[in-house]
Amino acid sequence: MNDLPTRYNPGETEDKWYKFWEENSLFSAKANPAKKPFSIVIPPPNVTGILHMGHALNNTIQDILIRYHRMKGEEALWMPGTDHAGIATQNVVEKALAKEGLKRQDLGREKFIERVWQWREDYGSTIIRQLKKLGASCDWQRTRFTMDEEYSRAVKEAFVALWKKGLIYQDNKIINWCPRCQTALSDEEAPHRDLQGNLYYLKYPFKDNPDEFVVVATTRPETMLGDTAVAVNPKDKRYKKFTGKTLILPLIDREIKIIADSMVDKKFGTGAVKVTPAHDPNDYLLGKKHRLEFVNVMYPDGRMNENAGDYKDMDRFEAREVILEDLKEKGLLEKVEPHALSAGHCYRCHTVVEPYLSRQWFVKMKPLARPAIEAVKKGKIKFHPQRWTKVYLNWMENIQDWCISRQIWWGHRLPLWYCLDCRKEAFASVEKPASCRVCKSTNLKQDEDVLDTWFSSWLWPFATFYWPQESPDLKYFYPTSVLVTAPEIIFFWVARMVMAGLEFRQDIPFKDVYIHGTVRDIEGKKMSKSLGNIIDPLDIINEYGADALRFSLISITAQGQDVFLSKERFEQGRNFANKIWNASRFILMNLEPADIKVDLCVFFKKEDLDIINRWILSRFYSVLKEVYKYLESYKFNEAANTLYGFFWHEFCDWYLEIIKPEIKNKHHQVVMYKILEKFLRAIHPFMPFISEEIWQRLPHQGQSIMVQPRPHLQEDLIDKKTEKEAGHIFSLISEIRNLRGVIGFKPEQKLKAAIYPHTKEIKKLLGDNESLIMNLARLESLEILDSARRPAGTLSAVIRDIDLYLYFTGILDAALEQARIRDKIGELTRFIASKEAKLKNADFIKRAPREVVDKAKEDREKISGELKRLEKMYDELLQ
RNA sequence: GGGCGCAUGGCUCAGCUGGUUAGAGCGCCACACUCACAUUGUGGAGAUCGUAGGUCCGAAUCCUACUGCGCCCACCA
Repeated sequence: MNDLPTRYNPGETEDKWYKFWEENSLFSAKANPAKKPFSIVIPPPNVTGILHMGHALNNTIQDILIRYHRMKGEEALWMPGTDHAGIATQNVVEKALAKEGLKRQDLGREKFIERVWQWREDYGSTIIRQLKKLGASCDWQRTRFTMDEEYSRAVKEAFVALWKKGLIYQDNKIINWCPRCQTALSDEEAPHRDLQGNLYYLKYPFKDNPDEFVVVATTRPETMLGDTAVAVNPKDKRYKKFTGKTLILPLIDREIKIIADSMVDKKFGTGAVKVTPAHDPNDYLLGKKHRLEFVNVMYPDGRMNENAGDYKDMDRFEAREVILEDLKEKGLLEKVEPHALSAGHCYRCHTVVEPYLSRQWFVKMKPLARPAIEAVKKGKIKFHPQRWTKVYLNWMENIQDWCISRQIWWGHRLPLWYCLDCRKEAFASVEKPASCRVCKSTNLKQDEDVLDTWFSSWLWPFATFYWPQESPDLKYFYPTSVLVTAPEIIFFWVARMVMAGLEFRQDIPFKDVYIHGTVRDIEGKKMSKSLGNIIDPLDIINEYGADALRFSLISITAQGQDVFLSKERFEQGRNFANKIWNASRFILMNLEPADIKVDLCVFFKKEDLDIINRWILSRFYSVLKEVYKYLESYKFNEAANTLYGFFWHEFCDWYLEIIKPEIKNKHHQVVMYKILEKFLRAIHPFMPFISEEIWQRLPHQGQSIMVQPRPHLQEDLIDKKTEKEAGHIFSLISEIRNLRGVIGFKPEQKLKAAIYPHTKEIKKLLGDNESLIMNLARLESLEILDSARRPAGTLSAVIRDIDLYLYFTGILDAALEQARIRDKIGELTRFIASKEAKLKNADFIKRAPREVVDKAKEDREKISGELKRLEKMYDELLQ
């Protein structure tokens, strides 16, 4: 036992135990009707992903839940996998190609896809390896990938099912277009970010009077090349007379009409707005309504096209500058004002997206949203914290149709087929059809586009169980128990999974949704590579250990609040692991294995134990009760901190210190062993590695701590009276230590003390525990007085029902001692006064609950007693 | 424009359905390495709980307004 180093070394133990768990298939779960299922599907990280703090937090929470429920005796399945992440992965591979001087077009679609698979082969399991470092107890044999063959099948089935219901349609409308990724995006994929831009006032001359102008204001002057009207509000007196007149669009010399529409805000800009139906969602609506021409002036890559006249081939932002120059030269730029605006940005490459007129495929969402709203409103699905319910419902109730086609190569191709002979409409089919349904031609072609990645992710909770097959696992583990994720993907994923589950499985995908906070740096900024404020979880694991990382993260993650991190925060977890290590080391060094009956659950009659053993058992089970309560209500930080406080400050600081001199006592032996062993099981979900390492060194039964039952809650051992009595003893010891400091006594100098207990019970309690007190307070002698009189040459204090005197052997600074007691008197006086004031208030007596009034009275009596004794001490001091 | 979150000791935060002598970790001060741990121990200092009102016998805790910070949503050209 002495071979244990004085410092816990996580590096050595973590890999060893992870391998052990994996090799013994301890993570695997099977449909088992005898047990209650508990299942979580992992939010599949991108195959391109590398573990960041957000993952670390997200997966630690899931692992705690899984390990806890596994120990609770449920069949706990954590379903792992990765997401093919269409755009993100394609970008990564394209970047790699670029280093070879190649574009994806150089390879062609097939070869490019091969390259992506190759890339995935080489790097795709990075994040899985990292999750293992973290201790994640996923059932890895089940690992799924959203591009697996069976999974692709599920995606196609889902698509065809929606198609058959008429929920999928094609339309030519304004969508979010990323000119860099060159694909359409859904609204969710193009979040708005604030920009500081300008409002440019452009002068458009009248056709019949080129010296007169209508001035329009715009933030995107380059789109003027696509203007096909100018709109004003019909109630706007300034423009009434111009409605119907023709203007000449500068630079392009197109004739455009002034139209009237109530959509126009009279107060904004000049009240006249340029209308670009192909480049702005509002203008698109106006264009439809007023039958305007749709002029697209950009290529898909964001350069200006042949409709842009002389500006052809210029990048959109370059064209903006040149156009402004040209207008200025012609005297058609009236003014420029700074203007804050917001614009959509591609969530993958952060390029400003272009509202772009294009033909895309959409899913009608209203019919899918209806049951998804119901399920949450009826409480079948609950959000934790609750406030996210509103966010979810608000989005669902205002849902827009979902643009699902992407113009990239990596992903699930739309299972849509076109006949190249008769050229009738597309039709959907899971397999390639043998022939055209209309003309029987076999000359068929599949749609070139791929589906939005989220169109496959939304099937995750059941497609991972091989849906549409009705597998036994699907029946057993679906609906899953809880989904753990971050707020930013409620819309992307959570909401859509609910819709998919209800649509395709007629059942909710999960019962609880736990939304945790965002991990930020110490200044509150989101961690990101570009800001350079990343704390790499793997660095922390290497330096402090996975348990330290996990514990530190959890202990500061209050329900759903954002987490502010600096590297120092992880010292807490490291120190705690070290504390557990050393306490265990101490116990192992002193344990008499002969005294330990591992299988004995009830090991003593409570009445046979002394107060200290009864106390620590009571505390342990009180704490355990709370911890279970917190875990069941997703208060992981509370659970972790409760265990921390108990182990460090009660078990180590008090219990182990107290039993140290008599450590070979059989009761102590058994109690300290039992508590350590049970504590390890309780902390295991939080700190899986160190708990296993120590547990294996302790006398134990079973293969691994991770498959042991959680400690049984022995409520009969919770004993508040004992806790209170022990509290008296500890307060007395603390006060003696305090006074020792006051008189500047060195710890090695032994003190003489005298006490006068005011009740028989206390007298007995103190008498019974004399040696304990003398030991911890480092006393030479402890005299129990039979009258409440200050012995000569002493300092004094009142601790509840005890008067305490410390013999002082130097020159006592009387003034100091008087001041100390006077301060204390002041404190008690204020306390009594506040209770007094309450009790004098007739309304308080009348309206407050009985217990509260009684408590106030009791407190007043108790503290008044203490005050009187203190005052007497003070008087005696003066004599 | 709408919605949400947060303001508690020097720092980072707990404090659940209102009744606590307002807690923790880090930091700080003093003392202590013969005794499992200096990634330690003991003791201590330090908070009128953002501001102003209100409800209530009673508010850090509920309500309203305001201020500051952060986030989300939105077709403000």
